[in-house]
Amino acid sequence: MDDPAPQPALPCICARVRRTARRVSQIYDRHLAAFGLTISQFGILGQIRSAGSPSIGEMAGRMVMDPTTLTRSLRPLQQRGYVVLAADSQDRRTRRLALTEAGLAALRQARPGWSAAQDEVRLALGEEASVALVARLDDTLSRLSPP
Amino acid sequence: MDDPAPQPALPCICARVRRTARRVSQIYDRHLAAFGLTISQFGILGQIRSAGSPSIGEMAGRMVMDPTTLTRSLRPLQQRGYVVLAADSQDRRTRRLALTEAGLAALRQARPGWSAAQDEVRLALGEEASVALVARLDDTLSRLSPP
DNA sequence: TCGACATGCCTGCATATGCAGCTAATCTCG
DNA sequence: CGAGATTAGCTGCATATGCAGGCATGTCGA
Repeated sequence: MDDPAPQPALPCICARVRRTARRVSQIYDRHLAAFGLTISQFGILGQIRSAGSPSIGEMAGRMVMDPTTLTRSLRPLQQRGYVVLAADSQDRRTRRLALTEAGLAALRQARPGWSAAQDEVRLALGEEASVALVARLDDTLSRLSPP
Repeated sequence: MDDPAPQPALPCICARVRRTARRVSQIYDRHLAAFGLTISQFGILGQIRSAGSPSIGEMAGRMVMDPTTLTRSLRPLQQRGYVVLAADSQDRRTRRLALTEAGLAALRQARPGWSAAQDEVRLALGEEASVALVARLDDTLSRLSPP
């Protein structure tokens, strides 16, 4: 509709990002479904591995998500024995995450699914646009860092 | 970790898009909370208005979301009396959406919240980057259109 | 030492997301 | 007209998302 803002009209940035996230997530989820993981779960497992033994808060910060969201997302992964939480010996408030052998195996087995999804998107976008998209998103995120 | 793919390493596109969507959504939700709407709800109301009396399926297509997601997202808006669904007179399978007066009023009242969020993001990114981001996302979405 | 504040995580609540599978309505074609 | 295919939407299930508020732990100054 009308746009009384002082600047020229610009469509809702949030709607664009969310729509794109939905579409892209659907592609990854479809490829990962055969391995029993969502892209969210695959990402969590990968982050735990690459981060060592992060706390809930550290992980949430890395993944730009609310700690409560991460807490709940971990539940199905714990139930399947992919992830364990243990209180930190120095600070008993902190709970540190760790991958189990089963979690590491699930991550490795699902990697072809992730690759297939990533390739599908890269093929559809083209290499140049793929790189440009990632760069643009990284730049956006860094400029929207928490105040 | 290692990247055995034939192409050069590229981080997970999906993770980037999702993180950005979370961060951006948080900003919009924070500004809209005072008006009792989420950015999702604000977007739905806006789409209904600009689309006339769309069906569930048409709306879902526009918003790049699953029809079932839209069905459930409409529930709280119906309960508050912002939206009504009525069977199409031509095809009784189809249910058409319409804004009520209350829904239109809520949308209008919440617009300053949306503008504040949009301005916050535009200011943080800068005009050039904002326009480039939207263009990049639009391009991405169009290339990932359903097969 | 102990009270005030800060920190890390959790639960309760509400909404968001989509797949599988279902029902109802419509369409197609013999 | 009637059987089968198609279409539109819904419910059950499971996960994803984050805010408010609470509990336990830790820190620091009086």
